[in-house]
Amino acid sequence: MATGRNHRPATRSRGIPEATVARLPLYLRALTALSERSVPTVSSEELAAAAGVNSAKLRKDFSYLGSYGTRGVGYDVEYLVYQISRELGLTQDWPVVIVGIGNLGAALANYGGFASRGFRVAALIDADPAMAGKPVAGIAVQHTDELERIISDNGVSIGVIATPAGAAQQVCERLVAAGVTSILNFAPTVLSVPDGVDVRKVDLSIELQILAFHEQRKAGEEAEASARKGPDGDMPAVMPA
Amino acid sequence: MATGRNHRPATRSRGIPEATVARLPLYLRALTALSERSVPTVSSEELAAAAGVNSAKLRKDFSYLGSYGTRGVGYDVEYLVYQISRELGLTQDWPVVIVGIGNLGAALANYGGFASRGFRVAALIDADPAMAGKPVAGIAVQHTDELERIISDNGVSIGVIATPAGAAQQVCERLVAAGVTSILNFAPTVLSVPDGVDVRKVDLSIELQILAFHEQRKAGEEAEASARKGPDGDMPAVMPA
DNA sequence: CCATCTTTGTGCACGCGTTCACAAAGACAT
DNA sequence: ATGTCTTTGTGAACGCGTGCACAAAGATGG
Ligand SMILES: NC(=O)c1ccc[n+]([C@@H]2O[C@H](COP(=O)([O-])OP(=O)(O)OC[C@H]3O[C@@H](n4cnc5c(N)ncnc54)[C@H](O)[C@@H]3O)[C@@H](O)[C@H]2O)c1
Ligand SMILES: NC(=O)c1ccc[n+]([C@@H]2O[C@H](COP(=O)([O-])OP(=O)(O)OC[C@H]3O[C@@H](n4cnc5c(N)ncnc54)[C@H](O)[C@@H]3O)[C@@H](O)[C@H]2O)c1
Repeated sequence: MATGRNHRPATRSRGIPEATVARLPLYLRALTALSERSVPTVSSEELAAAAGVNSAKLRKDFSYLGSYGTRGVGYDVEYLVYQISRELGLTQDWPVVIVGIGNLGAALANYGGFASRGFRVAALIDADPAMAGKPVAGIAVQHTDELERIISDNGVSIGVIATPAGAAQQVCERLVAAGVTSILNFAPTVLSVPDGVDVRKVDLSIELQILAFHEQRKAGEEAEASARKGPDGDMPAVMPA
Repeated sequence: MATGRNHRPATRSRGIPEATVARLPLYLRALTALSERSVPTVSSEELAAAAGVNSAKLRKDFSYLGSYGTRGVGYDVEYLVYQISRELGLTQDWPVVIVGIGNLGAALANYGGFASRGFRVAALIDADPAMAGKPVAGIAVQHTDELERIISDNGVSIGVIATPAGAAQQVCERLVAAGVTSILNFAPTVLSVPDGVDVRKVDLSIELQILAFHEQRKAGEEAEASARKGPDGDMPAVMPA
């Protein structure tokens, strides 16, 4: 059993830096919006503003894909949408299974943003026998017993875990054993996976704690600025026995 | 109106690198689990394995907080839990509002992981008049008209946006104007906020697209390995007119 | 055809984050 | 007290990501 590697293979895939890959979906979203407004071309400056990034960074990102711009004009919106989609693998269909159809899993199943980008919910899976057969978002929930068959029959390579934390590792192992090689984990646990399997995590609690850290810092600075006297420094609190 | 800065102030807050701050919640979770099992001390090696990170990185992270370990023994679990909690600002209560009580917003409201770490759902807010007064997760949903009063009355500084993308920027502006300085955004949009406001985003669609990229790459490598003949190289596809 | 103007593509420098490797610190046994 | 053994804390090297700044490319107008 490999030790739980975080995510990010750190290997530069096909010469495209991981940081760039993470921004491509952002560019794609901005470009899709432009496309819907029938804007023919866009400059790196405009697109960068729409995506909320530095324009030099955006140009460098695109340079990894190839020279798709025209100097003095900008980028052809439609063409760029196609190129990024192709690079991200969105020109093909990705069947996805969601495991754990509770509050969150049901919300994910109902989420329209899935289908819009080539992702298709192939099955909803839950361990609760009472859930089996019940339709969620128009799809009948299937029991965990069927997991391996579902993965195999549908050629699923991407799985979403929305079970309680305690069940996540076990579910993960079954998914991987059945052939899944990419996992999006919503459960607050570190998943151990063999090499070759990618795991990305979404953790609400972590995000909030990061915000709280900065929030506290802001409050501290404010207090320091208003009451500019007797800063007691960094003395650590009492050390327990 | 400031241009939509992504997130991460890039400024090193109180000497603690942003990358370290992002890992502290991970360590805290692992430590809490150890604490519940009444484990008194833990070595950097063990804790690093539990958190899924390199042990040298973990030690360096902790060194930013101070010298809380004992050489030859390890770290006192309880003490470390306290120190990290304090550093993250989790020793105080953070009232949070959730705006947009649809599929996702309701799931978030029902999520137990909120309260467990000092975050308290102070109010649920939705624009739909039909939702007003309805209880979700034991809390009555309030109408958007009340937003400013709710923020002010409860001293809320952290807001969660779970509205459709089209409404997110407007909701964001109202939150900020009312005094919110940290925002967790689930809507797939780039939010523009003034300096001093932190935004973090959770985007399911982006995570899936990143997974799809690597998945495609794996499939490509596999095909290349099996059929080792006539690699047509990196010739770009047909250029549209 | 030439001049001008816009915008791309990228060389380069810098800073942050990661990891190795090891000296110093302390526990523990004798 | 002394020696051994474990584990921390950190100096140093390295690699990745970011952003500046500019030359080259091409459009556009005369
Ligand atoms: N609800 C949220 O907003 C939210 C936010 C962040 C993280 N999370 C995390 O997401 C996960 C799900 O949250 P939730 O609120 O939907 O919980 P939930 O209890 O509502 O749903 C969990 C579902 O998983 C099913 N399940 C349990 N064990 C299973 C197994 N072995 N195989 C398949 N299915 C199994 C249960 O039957 C249940 O339907 C939890 O780990 C939670 O911490 C939730
Ligand atoms: N459901 C998911 O799993 C999921 C996943 C990722 C991202 N998202 C994003 O999260 C957001 C919410 O998703 P959802 O599935 O819950 O959508 P939803 O349509 O079920 O819920 C949206 C809610 O927001 C309310 N609303 C609309 N405008 C508002 C305003 N101006 N002020 C306050 N409330 C307002 C609506 O009344 C509705 O109750 C969307 O932006 C979606 O793209 C959802």
